[in-house]
Amino acid sequence: MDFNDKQIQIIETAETLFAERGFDGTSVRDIADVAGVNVAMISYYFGSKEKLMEALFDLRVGSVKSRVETLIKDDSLSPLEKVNMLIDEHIDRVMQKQCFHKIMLGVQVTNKNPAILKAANNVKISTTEVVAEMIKDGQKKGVFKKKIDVVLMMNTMIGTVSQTMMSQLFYREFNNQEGLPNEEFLVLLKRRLSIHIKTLFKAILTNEA
Amino acid sequence: MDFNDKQIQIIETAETLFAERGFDGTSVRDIADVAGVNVAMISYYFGSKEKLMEALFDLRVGSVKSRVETLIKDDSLSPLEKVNMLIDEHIDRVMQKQCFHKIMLGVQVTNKNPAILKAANNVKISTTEVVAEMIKDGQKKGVFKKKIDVVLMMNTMIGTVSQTMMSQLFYREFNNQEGLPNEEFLVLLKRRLSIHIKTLFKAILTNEA
Amino acid sequence: MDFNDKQIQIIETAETLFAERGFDGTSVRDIADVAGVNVAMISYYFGSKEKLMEALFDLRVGSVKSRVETLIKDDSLSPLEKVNMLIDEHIDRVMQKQCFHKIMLGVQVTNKNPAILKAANNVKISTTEVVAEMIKDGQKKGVFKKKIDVVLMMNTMIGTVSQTMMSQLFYREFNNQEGLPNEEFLVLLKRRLSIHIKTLFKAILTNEA
Amino acid sequence: MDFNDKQIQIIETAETLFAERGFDGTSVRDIADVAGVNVAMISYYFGSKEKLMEALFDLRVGSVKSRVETLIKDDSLSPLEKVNMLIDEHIDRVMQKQCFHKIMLGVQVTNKNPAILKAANNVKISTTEVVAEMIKDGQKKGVFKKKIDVVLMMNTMIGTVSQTMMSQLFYREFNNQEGLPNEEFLVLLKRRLSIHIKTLFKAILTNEA
DNA sequence: CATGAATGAGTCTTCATTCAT
DNA sequence: AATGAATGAAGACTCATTCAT
Repeated sequence: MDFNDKQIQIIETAETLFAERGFDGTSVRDIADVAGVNVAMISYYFGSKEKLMEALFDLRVGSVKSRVETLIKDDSLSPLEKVNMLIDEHIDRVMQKQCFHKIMLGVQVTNKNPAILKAANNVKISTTEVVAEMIKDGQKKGVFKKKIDVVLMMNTMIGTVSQTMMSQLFYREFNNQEGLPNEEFLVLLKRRLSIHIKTLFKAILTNEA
Repeated sequence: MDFNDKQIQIIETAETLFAERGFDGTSVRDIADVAGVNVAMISYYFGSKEKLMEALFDLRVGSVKSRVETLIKDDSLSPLEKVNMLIDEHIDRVMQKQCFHKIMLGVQVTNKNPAILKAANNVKISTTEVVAEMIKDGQKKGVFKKKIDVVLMMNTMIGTVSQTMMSQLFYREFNNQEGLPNEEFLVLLKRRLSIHIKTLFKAILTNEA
Repeated sequence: MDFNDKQIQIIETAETLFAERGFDGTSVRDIADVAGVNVAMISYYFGSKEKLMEALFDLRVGSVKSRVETLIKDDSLSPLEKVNMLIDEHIDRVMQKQCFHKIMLGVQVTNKNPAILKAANNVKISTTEVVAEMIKDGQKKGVFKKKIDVVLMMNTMIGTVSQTMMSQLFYREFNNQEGLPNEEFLVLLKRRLSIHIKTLFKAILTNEA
Repeated sequence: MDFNDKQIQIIETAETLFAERGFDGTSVRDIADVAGVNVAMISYYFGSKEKLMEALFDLRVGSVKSRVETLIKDDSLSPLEKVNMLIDEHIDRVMQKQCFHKIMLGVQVTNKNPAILKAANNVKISTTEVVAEMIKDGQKKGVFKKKIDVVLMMNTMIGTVSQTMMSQLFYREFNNQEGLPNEEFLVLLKRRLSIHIKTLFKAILTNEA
């Protein structure tokens, strides 16, 4: 689980290429060439292309679960504040690791990499369970509605962010923001996305207008 | 654009396999074997694997735009009714063509198949434009809010449906519906998804509680 | 089981090379180069290097069992005549297919190619059973001794021929026959080997001096 | 010619693996792993895989020639007794070093390792010469026949033992001795093999019935 | 003295595509 | 119009060996 510099270099190169071309669309030679290392080194360090993918997953996923869990336990926050923080946390994570996120989408689409698919599912399951608990808490406190479909709610958050991330260029074109520097655009997009999802969640979670 | 029986047979086999294993994860020999045709026939009919993918796209996409456009022009419907119909239409289309939808997701994820990516984007652009017009109409009529981010709204619809479709099994597990026959489950899921998105859209479009 | 010309060409090339360098010591590229065909053709025709080996086995082994069986059923021959014919038959077969014989020795030595090893064993088993029957018949007729270890007897025949075949050069050197043309030498060797083994067998089978 | 403990450990591991999988079927990494040493150590100690094989040969062959020679010079034994001792010596050596024997068979089969093949031949040559002398002595003393093909005789001994060793399992099956513990079976097999070959040799060497 | 890190050459196999028929 | 035969290029991976430490 702890990789040396050269391993991390390979993993990060693989991350970029897998995101750009897909797992099957990327050859180990591609990765080796871009990373500036010998082809044999990938097998040497990771055993196989598949295992390299798993290493990438291990490196990137690591702390997700625990961060969500600690968030939930914070008693100084109201249920809605917690939900809003969950949203921002998710947006941040996806935006910061766009490549990795694209790869995970790809994993979900194809049935390949079963080991990773399973691991990714486990992350989703535990996250959803924690969120469900959080919502139950809000319901107990009377601030959330009675009937809430947690999975669909999560799907909306995850799906909206994914979709937005994948079609950034289109968002830019459609809203005539092509002049804006990318950095600024991303900040803007993040803010809007955050507000958008929070609005949606408020509507399905609370009784307020 | 008009394919003979054998061509359609090949395209539909390709659709299933591309959805299951991804474009790069599927070999033309796989397709030929499953479709029960000669390997050379794929090159013969479509020129290349890439072109076969484009043919699949042409066959499946065809009528989307026109259906949305006619929907919009129907003066007997209120703006909100139109939006709701748009939602149901989208859910139906995705659910009916799950395989194709998965493939399109894959196309968006990887940068491969630029021709198709462009075509898919065109569909999204024109659909969004039509929807934007529809919303403007609603705003003119005073039933919709002033400030509406159409693209994010569309992303929510598309993203929620995609995400839900991709993780059906998880939805089933989490809601303890494993005993339900698949057909019944899909009907249930569709109804819930429809209500869910309509609720979301109502919240961001109208001023009603 | 019936191969076309090109397949036979490949099989025979493989036979020579496997015999010269061993199975693992021969690359498919070697075979393809020597046979003057494309490397891919070996996988194309046989599926794999392993399967090529099996094809070689099928091609060469084919009729062994049946020939021995028909020999045994010939009522015009005395038991000892049958044994002698068996010896000559074996010597002829090994000498004619020296390469194949070397390969089979290699298969027995290493535990690789389990499928072929099993098939080869089956040939040995059924041959031994037939010979055992033949010997029982000789015993019933009173021309053979009571106590005969059929397996050791067969091992002597097979082992002596193998050993002689593998060390032909040494035989030649030791007996100062280096001047003899190879063809003539082989005829001589065969004759001597035949007499040698027949003498041995007579000693363990019969009571004659 | 004198190896330290670690070298012997490597050599003996190589012996086992070469016997099991053949020279080309065994990688230096396999050897290193099983021997519990570093991969580089094999090149470091022996220079190459090939040279390791030669070291194995040197370690195992060493004393063969001398033992046969001293046997021959023992004047207290009759020629036939000497031959019989030669047989038992050979059986013992092969049975005790089955692995090494298998490897030597493999070396004879393939043309690889020319250095070893030559060395192995030298052993055979000198042994045969010594035996030939011994037989000449027996002929002089009038106890052996005039015309004896020493090489074929040696081939019978070597070949029968090899063949029997390689197909132990078959011998066991065919003679319904599967229940017997392996140790006991080997003792039995050795005794029978000894008697078998002595009988054969007596028949070709002497005039007795 | 001994070894972990590294690699170029090589392994077998699969690929999409072509072409003569 | 349709296809069996064929292939060059590329795929992932393993090899024995080297070298700085």
